[in-house]
Amino acid sequence: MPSHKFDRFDRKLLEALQTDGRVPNTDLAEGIGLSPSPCSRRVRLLEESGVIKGYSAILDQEKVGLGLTVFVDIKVERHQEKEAEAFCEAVSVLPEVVMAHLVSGESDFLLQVVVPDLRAYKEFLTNTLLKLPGVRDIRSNFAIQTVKPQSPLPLIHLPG
Amino acid sequence: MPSHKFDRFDRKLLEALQTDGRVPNTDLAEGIGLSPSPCSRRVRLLEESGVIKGYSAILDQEKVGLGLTVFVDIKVERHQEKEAEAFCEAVSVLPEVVMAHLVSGESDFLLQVVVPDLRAYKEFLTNTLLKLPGVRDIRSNFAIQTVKPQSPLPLIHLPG
DNA sequence: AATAAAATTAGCGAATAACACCAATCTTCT
DNA sequence: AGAAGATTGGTGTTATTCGCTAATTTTATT
Repeated sequence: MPSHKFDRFDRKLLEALQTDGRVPNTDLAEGIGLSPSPCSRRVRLLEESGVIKGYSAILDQEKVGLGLTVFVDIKVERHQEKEAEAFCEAVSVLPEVVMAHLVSGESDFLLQVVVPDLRAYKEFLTNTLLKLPGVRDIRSNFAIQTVKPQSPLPLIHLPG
Repeated sequence: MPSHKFDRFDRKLLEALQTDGRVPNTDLAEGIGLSPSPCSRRVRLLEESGVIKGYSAILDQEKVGLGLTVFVDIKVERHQEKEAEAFCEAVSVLPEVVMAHLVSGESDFLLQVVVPDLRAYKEFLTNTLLKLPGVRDIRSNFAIQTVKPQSPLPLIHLPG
């Protein structure tokens, strides 16, 4: 299923870049046991093929004033193609929604919502979420404690 | 609650670095309307104060062969301090668990698990999750479609 | 209370150092 | 023999540091 053949260098490289997306190419090369030129070529190829989608700064949620994370279960009206798509589109655009999936199980959609506090969530829920097209039921599960923050993907099955 | 006073420069800066964590300082500076030196100083301060926790490459989950995302609801035995901590510790260490929260609502914990396929999940569930200390009940919700991938934090309430 | 001096803060611009990138050639491993 | 890495050298870009200046706040003194 991987649309790319990876070897041990790619694997090490991707792991290193997930851990520190800003590591200089020279350091990265040394870290994975390669000289700078082929290392930088590999990175470029991985970027061009879309394996590396981009780079991002990881922020401390608390310290930027976003103290509340809510996992929102949403049930929608029996999905008609169009309605479902409209719902997805509407959800994708909301900045407070930092992740959204169509899921199996009790609910239809699972959203991860990040806001400053409970007051802000109340407002977001009533003014935005409840007004989304086709919503039938919403259940809010509040994050009480972060056991493990968003972490690198497990590249365990790759070679190397 | 923000442990830092942000102005409009910081806000623009954090937004830019969330969107492209590898943008050169000169470009970043121009983008936020500042000259390179104060821009790089601000970035450094934000890093040192922990507001910026780090940088990471964003990978294409499919293309690295991780086609399956599962949201796992876990109920545990009536938490004793020790047991709860043991559970959290055990969960944090698992590479397949890319996010974990203690939550309100039906279940106690919500885990985001990433694996290559259903076969791998079955193995992970039976060999690892079900053997975690104090687990009472596990419900697996499979991601059928990614509506919105993990996205930048909404810095809407910051000044500027 | 008002003014002046001092300290703090933050931005700018120039110089130096680090790094990335590219091309060409040589080497190694299969 | 071919594919991929190492090495070298040159070039342009980028980062970092320094001293300087402007604006604001604080403190001291009259």
